[in-house]
Amino acid sequence: MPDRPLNPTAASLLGFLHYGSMTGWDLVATAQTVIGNYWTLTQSQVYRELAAMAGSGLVEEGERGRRDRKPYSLTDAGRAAFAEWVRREPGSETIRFPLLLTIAFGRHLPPELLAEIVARHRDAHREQLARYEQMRSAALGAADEPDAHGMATLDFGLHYERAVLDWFDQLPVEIRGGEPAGQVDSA
Amino acid sequence: MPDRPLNPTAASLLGFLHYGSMTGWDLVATAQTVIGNYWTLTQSQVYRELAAMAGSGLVEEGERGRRDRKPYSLTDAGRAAFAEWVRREPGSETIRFPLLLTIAFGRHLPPELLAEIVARHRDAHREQLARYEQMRSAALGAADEPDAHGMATLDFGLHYERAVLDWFDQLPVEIRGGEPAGQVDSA
DNA sequence: TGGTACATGTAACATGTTACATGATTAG
DNA sequence: CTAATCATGTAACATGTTACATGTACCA
Repeated sequence: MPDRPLNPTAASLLGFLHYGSMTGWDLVATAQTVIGNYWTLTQSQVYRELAAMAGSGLVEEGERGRRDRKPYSLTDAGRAAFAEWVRREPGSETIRFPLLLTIAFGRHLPPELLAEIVARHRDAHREQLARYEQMRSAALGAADEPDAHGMATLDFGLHYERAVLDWFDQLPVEIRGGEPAGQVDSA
Repeated sequence: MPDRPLNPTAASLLGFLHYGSMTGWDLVATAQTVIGNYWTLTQSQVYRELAAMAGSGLVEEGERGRRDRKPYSLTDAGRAAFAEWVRREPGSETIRFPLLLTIAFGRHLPPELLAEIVARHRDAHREQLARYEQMRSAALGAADEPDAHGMATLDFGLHYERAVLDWFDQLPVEIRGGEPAGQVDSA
């Protein structure tokens, strides 16, 4: 019955539908907040996957609601396909990090420009770390018993961002550049 | 002249061609060893990009060599396109980590199975860390003055893998599972 | 009543993946 | 002479991205 093994994006949608029927719009929002830190997906993709899964019987369209909302719900086949998917051996992660390409080809750049770029990215990661830390406090504060699975994936983000910052901070001067003049630390 | 802005994969090929003319085959090998840890590409893709870039004048085909080898070399346009590309602001990284999806949906799995999967992935990361450490010693031992850019990207891999292992080690028992019976640490 | 957020969807294309077909050269 | 490796390439399809078109409902 399953045309082809589910892809992780489609499978995730099925996963979210276990909480109840949802529209494409809701699924995009849910996915971006829940798994968005380590799995990207776009609106287009969600609508496409939903249409495809409706075609192969993994989900069912409900009646249109308020603003033309079109809720989808799991079918038994969808539940089964998800159960099978979640048991499979997950593939290994892919990381595509354009900044590392820029650094790898850094000899073709004026050092100051490379240093600027690196500094900007470092800042972005500092901000991301702050966001994760805030999410973590929020999660711990909100529920009396925080969800272990959600916490584990969030902790991955924290470990990752801390590692990235450590890495930025140990880059040699050739790459990080020196202090940007007027902006010196108290040390 | 540049049809569309270069994609990072194509740009990397141009980057490698700065060292001299190379065939698709060579480029695949070079790319996989030099940037393969944070940028994936396949053979098919390389041949496709080369053909496209030959069409738009960024590279030039040379004469067929020994085993029908078809060397490509940079043109001035290619050099210019690369120079422009490398100066651009690199996009932020994308990480797609299927294991985290499995954990996020872990409530749908028997805990022992989840623990097994997690353990297998932890092992794989331990091995990857070992490989990186070996590469690092090799790089430091080989040249009297190791390349700062190559070392920086390698160090990213080291930081990343260490962080991932730390993360694995602090996962709660619900996810990591208990000790696998006969396999207890001396502590 | 007009702007913003909600909501679905299509189109077009870029990129990534897998599998296969073909042949040359080399090493044993 | 035969298996392994080198080397190019195509085909087919899956997935990802961007841009756009359309209309609804809420709220200030």
